[in-house]
Amino acid sequence: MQRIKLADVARAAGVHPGTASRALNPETREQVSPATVRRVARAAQRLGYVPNPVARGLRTARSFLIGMVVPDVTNPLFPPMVRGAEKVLTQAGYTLVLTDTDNDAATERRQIELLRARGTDGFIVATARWHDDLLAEIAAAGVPAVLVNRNTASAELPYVGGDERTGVRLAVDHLVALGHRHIAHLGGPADTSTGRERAAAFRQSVLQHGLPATDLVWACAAYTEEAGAEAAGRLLASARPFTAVVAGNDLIAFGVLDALARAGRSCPGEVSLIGFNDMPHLDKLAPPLTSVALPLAEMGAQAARILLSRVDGSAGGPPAQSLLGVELKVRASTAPVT
Amino acid sequence: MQRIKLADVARAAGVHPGTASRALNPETREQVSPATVRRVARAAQRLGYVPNPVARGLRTARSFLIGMVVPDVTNPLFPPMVRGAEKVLTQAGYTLVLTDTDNDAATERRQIELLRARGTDGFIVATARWHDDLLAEIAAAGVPAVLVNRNTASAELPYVGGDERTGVRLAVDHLVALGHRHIAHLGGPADTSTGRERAAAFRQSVLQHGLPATDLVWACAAYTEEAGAEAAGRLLASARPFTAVVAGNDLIAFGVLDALARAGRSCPGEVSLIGFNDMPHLDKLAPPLTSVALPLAEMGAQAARILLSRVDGSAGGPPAQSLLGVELKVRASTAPVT
DNA sequence: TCCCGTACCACAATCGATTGCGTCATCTGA
DNA sequence: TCAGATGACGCAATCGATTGTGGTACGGGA
Repeated sequence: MQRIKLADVARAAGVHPGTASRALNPETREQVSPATVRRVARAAQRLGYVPNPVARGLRTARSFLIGMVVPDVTNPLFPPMVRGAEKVLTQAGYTLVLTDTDNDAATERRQIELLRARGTDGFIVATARWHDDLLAEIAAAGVPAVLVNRNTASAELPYVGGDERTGVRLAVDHLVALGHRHIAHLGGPADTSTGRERAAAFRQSVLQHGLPATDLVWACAAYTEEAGAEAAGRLLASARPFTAVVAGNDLIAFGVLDALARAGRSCPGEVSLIGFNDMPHLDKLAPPLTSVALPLAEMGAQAARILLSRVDGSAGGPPAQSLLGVELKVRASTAPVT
Repeated sequence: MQRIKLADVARAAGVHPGTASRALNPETREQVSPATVRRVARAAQRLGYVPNPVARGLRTARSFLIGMVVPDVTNPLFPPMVRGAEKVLTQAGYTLVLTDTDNDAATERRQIELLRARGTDGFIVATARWHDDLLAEIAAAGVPAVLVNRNTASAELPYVGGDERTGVRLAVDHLVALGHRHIAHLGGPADTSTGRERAAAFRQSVLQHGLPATDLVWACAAYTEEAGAEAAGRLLASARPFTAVVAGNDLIAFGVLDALARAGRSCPGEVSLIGFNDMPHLDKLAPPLTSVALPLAEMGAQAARILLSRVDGSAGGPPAQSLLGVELKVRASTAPVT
């Protein structure tokens, strides 16, 4: 069972392979007479010709592959984004290549080099750090790329994320409405845009409500349960009074729950808690966690759309920043201050 | 910033490209003098040479792409397997292409056809149904493929999974040790090997303990919370007495929790519950869910290793079935019968 | 000294499709 | 009737790496 190649089709149609190539390619079809086009098309049909993307890619330097770079697929934040992106990409005839950097810069660089060597047409990157050399290089090299979820300081690349500031404001407003006046923020690492953005938004929201100035903003070392527990432990040890915590994300919130339990403080009885990202199944927790929901799938899809418009050259110009709407899911981890 | 090609390395080392190719390839290195190998290797290193897999693939008729097919990336069961597989594959110079079938047979077929046209060297498939035409075709066509997590009836392809039977036995043993004698099983769909296997193992375990014959085995329509709730609702409505449930997986267990709560039955007070897969963060639930843990990452890695050994032809022979060890994570959703 | 085997490497074909360029035939208009 | 324009297609180079074949230099044995 031999694979049919273009030369076979050409021979069957009685034309030169070059002509057959033009006849089969919609872009160049006009250079061939309609009659010949028909003959070639029919021969291709009859022989069951399937073009070889490898050979085509070698010549055209395009692979129809899009790389998506995430720090850790097992973090429930990313799979919905992957799905959203994949849907758009396959629709457009592209194939998504997922790569997991394990939160490691060296791995990330290696993986991206590998994919570039393979001729990947563009990247969707969810691993951006606030100062990111690798991404600066990519931007400088003119490789089509779109950031999702996390941005960089330089804003050289298009970015798709959630409206972090509004999310934080919704959280703070909700807590204030419940009577809280001593609200802490255990945010994400300062080398991520989300960590910085949410912390800044938190400070601003708190000030707007005229609450006591904020010596209650701490950055966790990572977006993990452990880092959250550690930071919450330090907050508790500091003996500063607080009745509510806005966590940098849900995993950090998990850590806060642990630390509160260990310290014998009840949630939401003594401390209200709000997470970020609205991971699945938060409603099953004890207590069900109030959280800010981001439109993850839509973020992935939007990033893919923007990337494609850059890949096929139809969109140039300065990189756009697009912020999608968020929503506060109120559950039982927040309660009126007693 | 032009890409370095083999010819550049050859020129820098003062040899012919063909020689450079042989020097860089471990298979053919012996045909080149050690001194030359060193010169070429050093030049390649210095110039930062990265071979072009597309060109190589054109000549060798290999793409170095491996497709991994999962029903739904957002199901926490799959990301760890993806990670495990990816690690092994990139190590071996392959690139993983992830594709999400959305639990839809038509989508699955389309995606796989697409990847085959692209020259994908093999597949890791986690979507197998018990009777699966598509996989039968693949096996017949001789496309290298490995099943993971779910098997087919025909067993034509290598399979890597958890030791389901032992997992179920551990669960039942645990419940029996707590004094339960009326144990129900709300299993997965019968068109999946996991659903069938776990149900069969459940029946066997129950019989071995001499418990009353089991009219308490029900198959849910899907591995979802909704299907679990629905099945649990029917079980409750049937008024059959039971004090414990072994769920087909954790999502089904979630549904059971919902149904119990709606029916005013407490867990673990009145009904003990055990899940399957040990999703992350089950310890944060109310109540923390006892569950059977599968070595997901290792399953993915093992599947990748088996696939690679088939792709490079070093392993032929009949398809092997490999069952990895499982573990029962005991938490608070199981309690002595009162 | 001559011959032959061996080791090492260069040359060029090859994988399959794309594409710039050249050629031929046909058509148009003067 | 002929120059020039136009359309349709063939030719061959090209993408970058791999690999079968052939050639050269060196060594050892007679």
